[in-house]
Amino acid sequence: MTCSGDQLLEMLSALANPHRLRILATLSSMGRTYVSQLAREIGISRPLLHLHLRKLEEAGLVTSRLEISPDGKALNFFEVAPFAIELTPAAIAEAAPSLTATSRHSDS
Amino acid sequence: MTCSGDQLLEMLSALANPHRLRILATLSSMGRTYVSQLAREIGISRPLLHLHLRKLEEAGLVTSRLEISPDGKALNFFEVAPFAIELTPAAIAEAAPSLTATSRHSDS
DNA sequence: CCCACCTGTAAGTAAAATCTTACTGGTGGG
DNA sequence: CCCACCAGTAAGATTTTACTTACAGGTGGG
Repeated sequence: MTCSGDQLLEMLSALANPHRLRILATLSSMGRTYVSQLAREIGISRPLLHLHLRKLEEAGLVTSRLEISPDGKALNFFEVAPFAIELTPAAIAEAAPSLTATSRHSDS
Repeated sequence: MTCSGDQLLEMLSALANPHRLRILATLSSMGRTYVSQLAREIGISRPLLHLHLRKLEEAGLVTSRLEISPDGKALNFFEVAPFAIELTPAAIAEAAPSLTATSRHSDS
């Protein structure tokens, strides 16, 4: 799996957080779940979980789908995306050149 | 390569930064170099590079060795460690349970 | 109508990461 | 002695990230 430097960086940033690692681990073990249930399972507040899920989804590591349960409740189900990132010096050397500047002062 | 959740998190945190990715890429391409030379190559200040190198070394992604050049200067050479991290949902599910709390209020 | 679920988001604060500037100290050579 | 290299570190400003609290709105059912 070869991806752009920026995309790699976005995934790494999404993964570099204990809560988000736990979220992925839980989703990987339990399979699909909806937000409130996942918040209870992990033991963090819903707004906080929502924040982390958004970051994970933007990085393409999880996917969501809104579904209507039999009793009419709108549930937002999340599941892990089947990613596989190989992190080696060579892979990083290949991806790094395509990193955009992203500096806020100057890049002369 | 199986490692503890905390160790994985430390590596991911070290990798989740454009400068540090570039540092690893440069070291991987050029081979061993000393700090000042690397700073010139990448185009960042020495103190800043020193900061990033410290983080990379703490995570075990680079190694350093102080050497004396023929003309008597003390040069601190860095090189990439031969790491290989496989990032998949399953690998994360395996590592996550060994994450330490790291919460500052309560985890009841 | 109110309660129990579900969803999302905005505002404000607390904490951590990042970066610059400035300082300290070593060596060799003009 | 001063200049050109090399090294490291510490203080302070800025930016990002993380988190809490509070709000707004949907459904079904007692």
